[in-house]
Amino acid sequence: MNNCKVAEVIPLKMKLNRGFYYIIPESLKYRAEVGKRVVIPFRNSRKTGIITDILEKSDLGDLKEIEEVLDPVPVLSKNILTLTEWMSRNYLCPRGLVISSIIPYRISAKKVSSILDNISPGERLLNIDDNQRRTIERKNCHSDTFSIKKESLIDKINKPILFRYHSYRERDLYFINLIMKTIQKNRQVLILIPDQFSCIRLKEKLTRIFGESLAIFDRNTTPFQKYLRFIAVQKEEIKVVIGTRSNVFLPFYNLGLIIVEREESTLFKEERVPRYSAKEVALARGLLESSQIVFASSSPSVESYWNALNKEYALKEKKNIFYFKKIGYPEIFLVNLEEEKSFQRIISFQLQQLIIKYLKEKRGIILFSKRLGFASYVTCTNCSHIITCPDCGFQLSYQKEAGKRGIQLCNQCGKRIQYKRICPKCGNPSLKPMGYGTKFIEDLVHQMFPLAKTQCFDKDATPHLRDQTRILDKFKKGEIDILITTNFMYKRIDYRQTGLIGFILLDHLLNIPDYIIAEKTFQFLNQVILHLLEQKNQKSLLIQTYLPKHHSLLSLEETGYPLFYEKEIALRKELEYPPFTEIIKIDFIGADQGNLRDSVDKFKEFINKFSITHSIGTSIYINELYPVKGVKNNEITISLLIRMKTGNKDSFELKELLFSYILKTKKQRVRMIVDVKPAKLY
DNA sequence: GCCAAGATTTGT
DNA sequence: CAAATCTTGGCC
Repeated sequence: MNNCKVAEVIPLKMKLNRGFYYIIPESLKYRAEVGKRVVIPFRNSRKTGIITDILEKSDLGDLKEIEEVLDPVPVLSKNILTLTEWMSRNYLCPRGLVISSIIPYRISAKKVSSILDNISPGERLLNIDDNQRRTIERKNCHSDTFSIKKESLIDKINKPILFRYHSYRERDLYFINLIMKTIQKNRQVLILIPDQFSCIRLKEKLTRIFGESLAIFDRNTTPFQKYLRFIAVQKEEIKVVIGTRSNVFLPFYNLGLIIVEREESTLFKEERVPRYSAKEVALARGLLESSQIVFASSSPSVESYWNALNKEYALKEKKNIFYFKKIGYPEIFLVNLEEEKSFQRIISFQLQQLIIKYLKEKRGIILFSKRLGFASYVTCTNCSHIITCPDCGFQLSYQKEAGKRGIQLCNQCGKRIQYKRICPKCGNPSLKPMGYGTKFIEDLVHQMFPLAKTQCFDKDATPHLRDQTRILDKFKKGEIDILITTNFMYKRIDYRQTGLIGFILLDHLLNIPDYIIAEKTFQFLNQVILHLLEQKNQKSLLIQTYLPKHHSLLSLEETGYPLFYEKEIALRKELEYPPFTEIIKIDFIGADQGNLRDSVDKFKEFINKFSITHSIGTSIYINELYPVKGVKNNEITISLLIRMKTGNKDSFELKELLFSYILKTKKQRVRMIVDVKPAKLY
């Protein structure tokens, strides 16, 4: 008994941030390995845990024994286990939960063994023999070198690259070149993309070049396939992987290159626990695996560009002013609706003229209208009263998220109130959100151009994927002249036939009271332009707005990104937003208002105490958002935004303290949701 | 996260 | 004063 080794095991699916020690019994001596799941006695019951470390012996007496080893091969490599440690600290999430969430595809242990049994010996898919794997493990560094590695970032070759491209052609050439080089060095490649619809042509191109050694993880991949590929990645049979954020945890043992394509996308942020950013995790993983990291985008996030200008990343970009002329930049029209006001036009004269022009040329026209369930104002159909903000008198807009009740939002001061149908003026239940939805626009366009074939394309009009594909196909073939759609469908459209893209009104987007919105709007428009660039003919982009001076719109001209960046970064600095501060959002949720208030105040006090003892009151800001009523059980959410100056030692210390506060604070009636660097604030 | 033991509130 | 509810700490 005394010469038995001891394993550190973290129980899964528990809010625990540390491991517990168990004796590895003689019978499991060879099968117990770091990264495998085991069954352990925990309290009075049995739990599944994962081995995170194996020690020769332990000072602790009276240890229990591991009962069973579940996995034939480790499900998490040592590097990934190290990664979970970093994630836990960075995202203030207990390590037990981090690990549970990234165990691949929730493969149950039973399933694994049944797969094992069913695979013919000839395939030998799972039988990496132990020696083979040990050499692989040895090649990789261990956790203690993590901090040292970070230092070597200064080393130029390993510096992450920020690649800003101006056309898909330029992007593809660069990617393929990099991938080839990496494969020649006999190392693996991971390409992270924001979503399923993105990069269809990139996928096609890479499939043609890399064939069998390329794996695309998408919606069509079955769990069984995923598991086989998981093993194939482990065995280095698969050289190149394309997939969305969760693939950053695949068991590469020889990862030479990580590309994060469209790095600005907020889809890299996981919205469930642990609320990680695959972009940041990719960076950390790259350091652990000594891989080259490439962040690629046509309009990078302000944060990444700032990092590049501050030499954290190596910047690779073409000076684009002349470049665009060569590839045929679209004409851009900004229509100031203020000047159109007296005509009460929804479709401006200029837009009308352009539609006529492109109809004549038989080129496709796309009109973008407001997002579903999102109206510019709320009015009473009985007495025409328009709802305004009780705090500042500004007209309230209407917003609705799927499954939630509608809210009214003040675009001026950010106040939010629940949407009700009763009019406060006349008392009738006649309040209605108003604005211009796709259907409304379609009717209007039809009246103006009765001979043109028009079609609505959004989730409301065509809920079924099959119909959507049919419509897109018709548009591609030129059987539809004018497609009326929402901002959020743009990724799926084939723009090769398109001559004109018009935005009915962009202001609802620009008016969302979130610091990130200017960046998002600019990136969205830039993406649309990039799609238009795919074809050679002349094309136009028209935007109707009351805010023609907004820097997101002005920067669309050929000076492009650098101009936008310059204006935006100045604003961020002035208002103390990222990258100058790091935001941590904490939601307090509870039904009992007094209890909730108590928790929030205690928490605030905790932060204030820290600020005073460290006399850094000026570098921490706490904003309390207006309480929001939830859908179920009358629960109320109070959100706190904590902004900490970046690069400050105290900020780091505060984060550690916050973590321990969150771990030990448990109030029966109040839940806390912690989101480090949230994708959106409201 | 979960459970049990101790602390506190609630009910008749 | 017991029962019901909440809080706290430890889990190997």
